[in-house]
Amino acid sequence: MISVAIADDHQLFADSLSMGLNSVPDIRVAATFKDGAELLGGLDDLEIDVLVIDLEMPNISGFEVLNAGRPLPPTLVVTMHSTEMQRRRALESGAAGFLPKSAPLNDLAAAIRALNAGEDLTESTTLRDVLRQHQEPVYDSRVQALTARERELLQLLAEGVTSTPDLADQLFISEKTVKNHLASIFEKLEVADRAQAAIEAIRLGVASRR
Amino acid sequence: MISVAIADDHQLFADSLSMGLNSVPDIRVAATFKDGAELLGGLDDLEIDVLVIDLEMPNISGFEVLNAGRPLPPTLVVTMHSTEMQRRRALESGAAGFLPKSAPLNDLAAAIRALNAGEDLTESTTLRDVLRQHQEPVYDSRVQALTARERELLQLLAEGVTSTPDLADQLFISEKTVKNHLASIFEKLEVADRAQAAIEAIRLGVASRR
DNA sequence: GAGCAAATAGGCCTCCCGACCTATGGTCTT
DNA sequence: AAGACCATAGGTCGGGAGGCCTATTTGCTC
Repeated sequence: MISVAIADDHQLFADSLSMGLNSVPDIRVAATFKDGAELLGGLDDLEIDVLVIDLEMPNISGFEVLNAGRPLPPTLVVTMHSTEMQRRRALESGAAGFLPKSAPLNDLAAAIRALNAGEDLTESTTLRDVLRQHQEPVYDSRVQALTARERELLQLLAEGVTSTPDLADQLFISEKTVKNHLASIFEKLEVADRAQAAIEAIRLGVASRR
Repeated sequence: MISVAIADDHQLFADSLSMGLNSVPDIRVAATFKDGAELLGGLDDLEIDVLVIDLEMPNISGFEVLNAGRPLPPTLVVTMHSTEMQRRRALESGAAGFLPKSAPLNDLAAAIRALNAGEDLTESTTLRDVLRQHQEPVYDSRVQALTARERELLQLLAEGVTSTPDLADQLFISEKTVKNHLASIFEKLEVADRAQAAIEAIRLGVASRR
């Protein structure tokens, strides 16, 4: 789970981005700040893996945060006015990456994963490649333990197919096999019954996202 | 359920806002567009209750959308550069409301609810009052039918307390009463068992949002 | 080709879940 | 005072859920 902090003076953007990123299985937004001052004040109390900041902010701007001489987590600059000059200035100030607000959410998630993994996003030539390599969410270890078939079953379960006969029908297997898979899922997810399994599946992002 | 469409050229914002609003129980984002042309092209195929648009967009701007002479759903203008002049121009062009991007997400949700209810958001003097009146999400009718006690139980259920004895313990009632409440919940939510009830509770936003 | 994990299937058994009904005290509204 | 709704509690009962074991086939890895 990657812990992220966001600083942006447009609260609608910060709130939404927080919600958006929280709906990504392996990313959690720990805090949002509405200017650089708040950010520098509140950062010490949190364990932040990756920082996402806007450049244009009142009080203390993104540039000033980067140049404050403080040790910061890998910092991704996300900005509206995406010019080459701003990009260069941000990277020179110590930003680990630079994305325009016109980028899709998936790219932001990928960039956060890349920074968390210690990758370098300052080279615009390799940016697209690096992002592509981090498209896939890194699931919780308990989810990783699940087999493909178990995941299929769990997905159906989380969609509301809860009875053994129905699951058997939709997976074209016997009820016995359904129960076997379920037992295995319960053990791996450390839950007691199918209701808890469904809840965990949703929480961990195994269920399909529409 | 209020159906919303978003138009904003900053995809990160549009994607995030979409996620953010979808996590509000009574609002669903049906589509996002990245400029006015896309919006005008795709709007006819959808039943949109409220439109959320940015003013600054390539191709066809927010102003041009409003002035296109088309019948539009109640339209909320959300903008970065919130000046009085822009506000006046937007409202004169037919916008039903105007919010800066520095507003919190709750206010946007409230504004959408207000517009959907036919309220007028053009008067800045009464804006705050109207928003306050629409703070609370309008739950699905099935959720409205639930009693307070049933909701308590459902909340516990959605948090993973699935066994009858555990539920009885935490609610300080007998197992019999738990089963009675559950039966009533099943009927009102039109589900068959506690797994489906938990899933619906999460989907409908009954479970606490942390 | 030996070994291992996964997907499939079955048996058996206990206990809990969900369905259906009755009942009582409390709090409203009419 | 009557009626309606809610929270509470109990009984019964059949079927399904979950625990525990065994077993076969397939496919991958060493």
